[in-house]
Amino acid sequence: MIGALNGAKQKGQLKTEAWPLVSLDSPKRPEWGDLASTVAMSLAASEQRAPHDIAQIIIDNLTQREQLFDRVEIVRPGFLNLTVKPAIWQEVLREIEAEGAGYGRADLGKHQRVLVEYVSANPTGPLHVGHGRGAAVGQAVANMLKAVGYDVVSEYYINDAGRQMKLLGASVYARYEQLSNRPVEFPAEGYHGSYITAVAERVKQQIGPELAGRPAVEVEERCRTFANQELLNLIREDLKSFGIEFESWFSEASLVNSGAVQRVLDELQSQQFLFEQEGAWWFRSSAFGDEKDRVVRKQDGEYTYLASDIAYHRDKLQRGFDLLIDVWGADHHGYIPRMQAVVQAYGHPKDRLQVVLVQMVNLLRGGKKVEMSKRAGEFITMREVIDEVGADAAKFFFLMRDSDSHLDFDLELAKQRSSDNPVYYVQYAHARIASLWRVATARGIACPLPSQTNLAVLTDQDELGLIRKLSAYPSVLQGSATAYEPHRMTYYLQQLAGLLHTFYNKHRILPPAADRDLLMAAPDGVVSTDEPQKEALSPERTAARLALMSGVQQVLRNGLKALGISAPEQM
RNA sequence: GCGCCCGUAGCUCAGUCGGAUAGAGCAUCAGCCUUCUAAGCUGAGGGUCGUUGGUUCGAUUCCAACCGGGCGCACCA
Repeated sequence: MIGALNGAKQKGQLKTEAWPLVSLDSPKRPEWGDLASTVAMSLAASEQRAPHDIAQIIIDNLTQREQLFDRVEIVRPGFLNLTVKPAIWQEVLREIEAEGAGYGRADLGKHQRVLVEYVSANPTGPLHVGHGRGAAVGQAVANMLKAVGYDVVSEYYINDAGRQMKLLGASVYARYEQLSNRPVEFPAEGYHGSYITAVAERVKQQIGPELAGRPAVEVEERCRTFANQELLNLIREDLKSFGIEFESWFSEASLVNSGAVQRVLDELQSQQFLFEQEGAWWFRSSAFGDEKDRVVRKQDGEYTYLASDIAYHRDKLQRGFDLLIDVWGADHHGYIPRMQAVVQAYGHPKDRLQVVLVQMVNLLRGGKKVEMSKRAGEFITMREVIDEVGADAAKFFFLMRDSDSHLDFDLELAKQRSSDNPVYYVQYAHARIASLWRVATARGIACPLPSQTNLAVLTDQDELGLIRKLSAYPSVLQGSATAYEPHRMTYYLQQLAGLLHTFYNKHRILPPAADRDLLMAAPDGVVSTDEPQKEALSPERTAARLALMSGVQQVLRNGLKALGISAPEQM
């Protein structure tokens, strides 16, 4: 297309200096061909000619027109509709075969280093549903960025310093003393969940004897570190059963204890980014577009959360990442300007930090809302959801919507084994194809590789439609990855699965086993005529369709894998 | 009050860089299993893209105002 434009320009037929974005979309209606472009209309203004004329000029300058296209036409205002030759589409299957699990991969990232930080919950309790969504989104974004050529590290930031941990320690301590019939006052904003008592019981069992007679301060301290370890392990196990592994775990306490936080503040101060006022130290974030300055060290000498966050992001930048992606709960969106201010204070453009916001999950059961009260410690944990619906279903549901919009998650629906359930719908498409291989093997039908198959027989609109969809996979992956929007992929997979199911229902892939069975079932020699009417299926066509199926299966597998979801062989 | 996000079919939502007759799933209704997995398929009805202006050959998409909803505006995390 560009070639055609340049050709026309050289001949003086077009005069515009800079081309507008030359886009080729896949049109909405089949009669508009396989590819459509609106360049002619975009050029109309600068060329001061009718779009139709410009389109004609482009067509005249198309190279290889005969080899590539069956039909080239101009429609109404100036749409350019192209119908690609089947042979070009058939090549897509060979490409998928050749690239296999790598089909769709790209080198957009050029090995830029990206740190994706997600979940990062306080180790003060089990992960809840919202963390689950963040986990699914973070993992999918990380995976997809890897697939398009970024060097990605995924990291969990452990908020194991500060007030919340103190409260945790105090809560466990209070329960521990209660267990020993030495009631102490429960901290005002302590954690009430039953898991706290469970931890206190383990404290008693495991280190109770050595705590006996020790001063209260020390016991509380031990309770805190014990609980920290316990809950962190719990979180790790929950994530593991959700199929999520982090390459790196980063402790906030390590920053505080090593003095890194103070060093970073000193450094900022020497660069005039910090100032003292009313006994507190402030970060001059308003100099970088934040609406006001922010406290980093309180009057009482304690650091704020922001202080360690500055140190943490400073550390990330020093580790040499070109891009930092933070996955946050959407209620933290007000934090974005100040963190981007931090990045700028360190001399980087603010978009070096990208924040992916994850909105609330609304849990439903059979259409009715599941009430949760975090205050009373009654919330549905991520583990409960995984145990009930399975990791695959949970992930798929978490990824079905734009992460920045609220999500209704119906537990009953996620468990359903029917086409109403999008997870099974997609996985079933993959399993159905797997089943074809099993049947083919059992019947001794050869399944040659696409490269050894005559694909030219794939000319049916349903066949070509599937291939067209397959050919869109790379751009879906790339778009989904670079926009940090995994829901585009789940949407695509549902569409592809839909096409597959329709195809499967409408067409045969393997020849009917019935030939033999029917003869046996018809002792009077009358062969049923039902079967062959549907579609004549030559061995050649069977082979070609199997090749097509193999492509569909590969793409389904690649897409599911990118989302961290399994592609079952059997369901 | 200020800032960010959102408003698309009865419900939940897609809709990329402004393109043609705005899509999917659910729900509703009517059908399809002697066949490679019915965990599936086919068909029908359903719309003032919140409202009003603006930019444009063309706006669900961009801009402004307004209406309605969510969230955030700590020396909390």
